Amino acid sequence: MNLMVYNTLKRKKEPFEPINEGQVGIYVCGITAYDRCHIGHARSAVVFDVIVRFLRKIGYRVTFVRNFTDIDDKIINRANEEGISTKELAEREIDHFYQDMDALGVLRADIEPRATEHIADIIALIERLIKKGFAYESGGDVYFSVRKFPRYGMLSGRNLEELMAGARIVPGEKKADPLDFALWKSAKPGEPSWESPWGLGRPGWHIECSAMSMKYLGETFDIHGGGLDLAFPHHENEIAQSEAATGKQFVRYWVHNGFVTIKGEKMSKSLGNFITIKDILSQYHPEALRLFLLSKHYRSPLDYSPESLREATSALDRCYKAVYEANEVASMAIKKQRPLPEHVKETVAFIKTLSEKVEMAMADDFNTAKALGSFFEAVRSLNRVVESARKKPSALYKDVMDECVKELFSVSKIFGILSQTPEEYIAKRNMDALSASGLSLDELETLLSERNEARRQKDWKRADEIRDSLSKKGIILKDTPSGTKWSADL
RNA sequence: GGCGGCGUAGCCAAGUGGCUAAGGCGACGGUCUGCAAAACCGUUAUUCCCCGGUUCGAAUCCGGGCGCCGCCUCCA
Repeated sequence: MNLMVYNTLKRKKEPFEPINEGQVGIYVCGITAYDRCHIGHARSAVVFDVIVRFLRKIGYRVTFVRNFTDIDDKIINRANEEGISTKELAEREIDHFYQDMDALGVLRADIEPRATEHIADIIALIERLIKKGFAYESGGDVYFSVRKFPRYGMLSGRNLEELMAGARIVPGEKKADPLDFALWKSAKPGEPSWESPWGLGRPGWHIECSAMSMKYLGETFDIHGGGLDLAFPHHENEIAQSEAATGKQFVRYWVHNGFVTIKGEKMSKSLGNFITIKDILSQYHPEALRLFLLSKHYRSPLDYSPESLREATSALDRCYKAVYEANEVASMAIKKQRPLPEHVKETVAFIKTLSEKVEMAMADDFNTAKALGSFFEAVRSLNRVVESARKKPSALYKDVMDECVKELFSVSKIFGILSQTPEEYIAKRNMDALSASGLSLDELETLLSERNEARRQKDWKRADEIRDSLSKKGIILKDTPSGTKWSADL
């Protein structure tokens, strides 16, 4: 398979060739643990989750590293506001992160290093930079000399003159040059700090990612990911620090996901226009959120609206219902071995090409939107087969259904959807609807039997009255040959 | 101001030189049904922001407009 990956460094798609055949090392910048995660964090997490799932699916042995920044200005400020320690705050927010990610079905990374547990590695890297003349100590701080690294700006497409124009000299900083950035910050009174050759202090934000990524993946590794907003200055600084220290290329492929916007504007903490993952999940199924996040190419902006989540929910419902119906057909006790019609055989053959199509789409710079298109085509095809099976039953449908469902599940694992059985999914949706309706199961069943009695007597007025009143409460009735079924207003 | 991206149906969204412009949501008509619902079938972009150009051929390449967004400061 020819995997093509858009590399921010080259500004184009290029063939993916890992350093070691069959193996991929990938590092993704995780969160700064000081607050609840919002949909933007969910996008980054889900995008790289799917990338990792896909790489594994096509046979790569992947080492996935995602860090936690657990010491930083924002953490210190927030901890002070709340009157708790930075450690307590970080622990709490990391717990929240795991709650959100577990709910979203985002797999754990293989290694999840924290900055505060890698102080020695960070100090060693800074010392290496000082020794090579790329960094200098100044009043307890250590800074990186940007001008000593001529390739600075290679990732973000900037040059030093442009950067100088925008650079500000902040009073109180001890930099020799406004372009320089901090590797180590001396401790202010009351701040958490660690011993270092330059006195008590703490690491700057950028250096931790260089130290931790190289520790676990080597001095040159395959993929480094993160949100597009990290490209400058964070990733630019990582390149400078790492390559200055090692003299080697740091990362081969830089992969950046686009933002989640809301009413066309970037969702961010600073604008205050964010919606937390927790809030979304209190209203929508986690897989609906995944579907929404994967509905557009990962590099493009993605606009959030409640409507978009409702659409994703409808689409997800359709997938689960299709599998549910297929399972039901497969479990029907049919003796007759009526041969399957030609068009059914063709449709089944079509469904079986799904994996291949999805893998092709994903191999083209992880085109989840295209891949999902194929997935939905297969869902419709499956429904078509179910329709045929219901019209002219045959025992031969059982194996066919099982094969089709297996194909769908195999692909849905890449997206991280359909992780529940359709029975679980539908039961949960129904129970949610029931509790929202304010009725007990007994009350509902009483109404249903009353309606069935009315229908038996062809009292359509009464029957429709009951159906309408339930519909207003979010419960939909379906009169099927095997009796009346109720379900959530899916 | 510098750098980068985007503009495809009612909405969301693939497609970057040539098969009928994927797919989702919605809407409408049909099959089914007592009527519905679900599902299926059909319809919903002769055309891809506008104007020029290149080409046998362009949504796709080039030039020029218009509009929107992001980065340049912490941000996934």
